[in-house]
Amino acid sequence: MERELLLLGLLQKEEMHGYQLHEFIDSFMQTCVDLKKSTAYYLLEKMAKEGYVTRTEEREGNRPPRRVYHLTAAGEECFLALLRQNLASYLPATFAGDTGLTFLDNLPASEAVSLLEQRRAQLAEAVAAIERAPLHTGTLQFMIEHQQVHLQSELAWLDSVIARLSNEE
Amino acid sequence: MERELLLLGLLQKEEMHGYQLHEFIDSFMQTCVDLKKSTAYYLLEKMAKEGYVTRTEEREGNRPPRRVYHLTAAGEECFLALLRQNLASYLPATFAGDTGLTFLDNLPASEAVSLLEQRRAQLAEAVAAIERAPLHTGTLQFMIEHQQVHLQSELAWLDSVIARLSNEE
DNA sequence: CACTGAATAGTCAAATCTGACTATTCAGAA
DNA sequence: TTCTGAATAGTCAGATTTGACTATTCAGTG
Repeated sequence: MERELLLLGLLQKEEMHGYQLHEFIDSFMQTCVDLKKSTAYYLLEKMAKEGYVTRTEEREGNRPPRRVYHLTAAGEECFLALLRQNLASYLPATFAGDTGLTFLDNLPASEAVSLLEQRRAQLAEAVAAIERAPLHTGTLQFMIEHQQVHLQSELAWLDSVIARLSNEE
Repeated sequence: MERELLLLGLLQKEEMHGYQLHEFIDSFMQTCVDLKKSTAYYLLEKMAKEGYVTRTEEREGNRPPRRVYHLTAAGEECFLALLRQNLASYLPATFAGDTGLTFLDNLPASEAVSLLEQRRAQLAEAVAAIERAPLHTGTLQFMIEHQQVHLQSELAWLDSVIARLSNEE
């Protein structure tokens, strides 16, 4: 549901064509949501069928025609309903990385530690990247702040795991 | 990839039939991974085709026949490769709940706060549930501990968001 | 005994998602 | 001017995931 919410929300601010939506998501929200281009088109198509958005063909100069998506009244209503539903519920996140930890004892502790140190390096890079993120105005800031809090908590925890495994050796 | 890793890892400890796998995941790992029954069967089938597991039909007494899945040597190898890959990489989590926060300003602050308080209640329940989780032995403990750390960090952050929104009113 | 509900064990069509691919326009380099 | 690479704008077949559905066995109840 939250991908639809995202698309509707962006269209609600201003009408956009597919590429614009995709660019926005990729450049401002890449750390927080994962929405592929083809998925975006698929969802826009679906929501067009459901009457939440309409498409108009436009061409500017000689460029290939663009399909500009507009929110309809029904889409606006749907947006608000999804928004309320999203805000009111806690959707647990799952962590792909936890599966590996479950089978840690199938490797020698020293190897496990060195693998987890590679993981740590990537996580540290993600922390650094989010710290570098320009201060965004408005509510986008919440998302970034959440990501910061989360990544820092992840890093501290991973460090404690590595420390314990190192002691066991 | 991590769903395959999980299934291979469980089979590596002991051969199992589909239902057993599903039960184990549902009862011990429900907070950390999300693997539906039908997905598990699909993946087992696929891995059978790839030669990582074999199926044998068994029947005990008069019960309907069971398909017991065994890990092959190739499966063992694949398991270790996936395990190393999983441990060595940080896979970022995405938070569906962040999308709603991005569009917070489309609702009156007071409504937003009351919706987020519902979210908070669910999150608090998740925290309580994970605290109640029996101490697991071995490496399953890491997953549970991670979930605890994560949920507590989530709760603290959500509280700070709610507090700030309440002050704005 | 006949019936019911829970545990057991899956199947399948439909919904969803993705990677790989195709095209056009344009600015600048050769 | 021709070529190249980046930006623009999508399409589509195939992979993945899921919800809803089907069956059998068994323990206990009336």
